[in-house]
Amino acid sequence: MTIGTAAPRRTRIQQEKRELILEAALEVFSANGFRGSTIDQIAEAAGMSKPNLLYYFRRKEDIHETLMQRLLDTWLAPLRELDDIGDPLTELRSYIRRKLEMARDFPRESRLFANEILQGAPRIMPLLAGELKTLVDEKAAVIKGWMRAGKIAKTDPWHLIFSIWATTQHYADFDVQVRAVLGPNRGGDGRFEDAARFLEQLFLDGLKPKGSASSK
Amino acid sequence: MTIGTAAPRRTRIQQEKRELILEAALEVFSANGFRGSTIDQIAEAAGMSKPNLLYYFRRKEDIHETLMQRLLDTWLAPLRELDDIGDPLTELRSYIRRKLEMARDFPRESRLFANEILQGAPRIMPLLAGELKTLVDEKAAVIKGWMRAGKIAKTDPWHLIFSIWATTQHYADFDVQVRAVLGPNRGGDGRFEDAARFLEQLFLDGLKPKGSASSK
DNA sequence: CAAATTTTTGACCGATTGGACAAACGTTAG
DNA sequence: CTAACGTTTGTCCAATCGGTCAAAAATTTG
Repeated sequence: MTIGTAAPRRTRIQQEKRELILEAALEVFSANGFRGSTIDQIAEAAGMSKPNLLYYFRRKEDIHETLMQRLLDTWLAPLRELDDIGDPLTELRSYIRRKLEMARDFPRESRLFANEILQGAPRIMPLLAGELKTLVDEKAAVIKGWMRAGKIAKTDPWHLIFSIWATTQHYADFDVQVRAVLGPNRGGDGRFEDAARFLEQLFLDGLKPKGSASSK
Repeated sequence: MTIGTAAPRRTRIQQEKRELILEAALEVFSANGFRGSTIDQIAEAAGMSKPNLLYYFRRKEDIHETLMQRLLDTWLAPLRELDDIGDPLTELRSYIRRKLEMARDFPRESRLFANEILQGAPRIMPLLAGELKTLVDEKAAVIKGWMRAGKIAKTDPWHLIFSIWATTQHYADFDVQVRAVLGPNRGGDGRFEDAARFLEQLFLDGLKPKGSASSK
């Protein structure tokens, strides 16, 4: 992809230790934010001393940057899979489901991004205006095609994507609030199934009563 | 309300300076989070020296705590206004509109809360499980009544509220991302009107095409 | 005016931070 | 064994942090 960034040669130990550090850093950064996290915390979570950690990543920012670059790919994978083949409504429904599953299975990754964006995305702004915008514009065009073909209701594709991001990631980023409000009973493990059912209904039929609801 | 917390007597200057500090702190905290903000930053934003600021608020946490208590009332005002009188669909639509207006007009307040929740809400957890849960449960009961009466579609009221929070606050909390993706043209001042139109359609009719769409 | 009180500030402190560095340790190859 | 190389750590440092304190400055009170 990027030219000029020669991939450095690494020993087997370096590979493993770097992975260990990144895993620990994900845990710490996602819980405390970048400035709220210390190298010592990450080192302890990785089971090594601070100077040893700094032997593998020379600066705190390097860890964060590496994490972000890797995560962006994982995070956008569901959107990349949104394809023009297949039934549009089914395609959107499975996109929503997959995003919700990611919020459930990778909440740390979600919070890491949320933290970064919340504080103005100082470290990944170029990625947002570049890679991300390109991808979204591309998928928005696909969705627009579906609308023109009368397969789904006509509306703003960009804001549609935003609303899917917002509603699904909410269950990762605002997890403590969701659980506090739902209480011990409804806030247990079943909350993601409840959310999935609700979101499917919301995005397909909205809130209007009866009318000519569920087809097929 | 709370007994035992005697309201301290304050001079006119103390009132004004405390307001000045809280305004500055809102700016700084919302942009950098609690741990990412320094007393010096807040003091400079308030136009005073650090010791002078600490004369009005003895600890950094006191500023944050005072901010949070005040903001929670403002922030939940739209939900409090959700009433059983009037047409349910109209009531919900105006709630969504008001929440979106708050995201537009008070983005710093939104980000302040988002920052706090993201990091596990260590300082306001009691408020979430107490005051907030009570309010949401109460309004969920109102919405449930509408569903039983066939006024709106049957679905989960709690997750409905979550989805309204998520979609509207997204435009404050993830503002930089929204603007980066929409670009200079669509990301300008008109983005909130676009969002309002989209959200109204989403929550009322969903994405299913044609069918028996907009009534009235 | 002068005394009392409130407000403001410069200087300072201990703790924590990100990071540097040389020495020690471990491993492998000859 | 020993030289070379990769890995690990104890120690240290300058910068920054939240917060203290005494004294100066401003304001209010009599």
